[in-house]
Amino acid sequence: MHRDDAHPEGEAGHVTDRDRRAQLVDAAVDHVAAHGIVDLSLRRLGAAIGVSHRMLIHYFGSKEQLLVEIVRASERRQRGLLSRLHAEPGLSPAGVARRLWQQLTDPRLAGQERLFFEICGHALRGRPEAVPILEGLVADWLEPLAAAEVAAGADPATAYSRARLGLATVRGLLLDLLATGDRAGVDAAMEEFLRLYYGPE
Amino acid sequence: MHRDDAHPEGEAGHVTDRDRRAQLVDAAVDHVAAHGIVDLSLRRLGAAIGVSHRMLIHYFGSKEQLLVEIVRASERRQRGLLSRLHAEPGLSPAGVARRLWQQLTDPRLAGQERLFFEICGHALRGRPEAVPILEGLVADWLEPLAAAEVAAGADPATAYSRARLGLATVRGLLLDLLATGDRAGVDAAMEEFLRLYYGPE
DNA sequence: TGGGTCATGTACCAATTGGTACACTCGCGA
DNA sequence: TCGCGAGTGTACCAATTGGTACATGACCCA
Repeated sequence: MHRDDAHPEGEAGHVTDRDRRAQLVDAAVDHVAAHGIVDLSLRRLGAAIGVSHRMLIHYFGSKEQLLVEIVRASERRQRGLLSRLHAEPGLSPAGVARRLWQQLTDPRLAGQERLFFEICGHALRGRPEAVPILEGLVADWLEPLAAAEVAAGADPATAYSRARLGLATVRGLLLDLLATGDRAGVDAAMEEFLRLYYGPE
Repeated sequence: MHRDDAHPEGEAGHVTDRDRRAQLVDAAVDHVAAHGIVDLSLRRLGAAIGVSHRMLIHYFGSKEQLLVEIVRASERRQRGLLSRLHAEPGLSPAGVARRLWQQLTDPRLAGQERLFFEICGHALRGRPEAVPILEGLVADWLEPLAAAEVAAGADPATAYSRARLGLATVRGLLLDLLATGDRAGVDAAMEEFLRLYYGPE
């Protein structure tokens, strides 16, 4: 009831709603990445992160709102991966792709990747808390990837198609990896893709 | 209530029971493909397909068992797609890929494809009813695809990697299509892939 | 005709869910 | 010192869940 984010003196040591909310949602994303979002209950989540379900309702208003925040935060984490990619200039497109693949397949991110596919499933079903990610699911990644293609001399007309293809392939192989755990096999397929995509070294 | 298609004078009563199960599970898959499997409840499912939740328990023992049957039936439908692919011999690998893509992106299958990703999400989370599909998720498709690669003269050493890559790309683009609905954009990316994969015509 | 099996519906149960009401504590300004 | 408002826990609520007990009714075999 008091989710007024308009707190001008928020940084004056006032550890208030916003900080607590952010902290809670962060813990919630961790928990959800580890245990799934499908059968999440406020009580179990609360018990796991050390608050009562009463407080979750208090801070987020409803489970629905909390889910929205969780999805947003998870999306923000994904985007963090993307921006870290930008932080390394002068990388060839192949280098960018390899780096993306490396980062995405880091076993420590497995939970988050699983959560990604889980949320996709919900969004595809029209669940209101997950639907917003559909907007940026492809578009947000297409921009930088296509830009990299163009910068590397790709035909502008096909840059978007190539970017889209690369993104889809990475995600498809990621799903394969999560499902089979066959790291070597999936890596080999990725190498095959890079060979086709950028030509043999 | 109404044992419409089952003829009592045929065989013994057991057949009726099996038929009824198959009929129920078929209707259940339809419903689940249309409305999602996440928040499925026996009561709602029963109301949708015209039986009481009591009967679902009676025929399947538990919700868990019913889910197992639903997942199996859904898997069987997917496999039907695969076998229809086999039914057309003499197709070039590019032709097979195109055909696969055509079939998968048929709008009438959208619900089933969504269900596929939904079940994947559950399986990735270790849900017991969905986990079994992880076995065949990649392997079952790899065999015929790799065989087609070899038959078309591909290097046997890379045939599996190429098959794996093709499968992943198709699935990634399918996810893209379901998420964005941008048929033209996704088709263009697919064409780009085919060009890379099989070379320009 | 009568007994018995089986399919089905009704009513119910305990557990869990999201959400609310109220009481309590604690820090801060007057 | 008081009081007041924010943060928190406890107890509770109605709704929904999967699952069960029992009655009913249709059908088959003798």
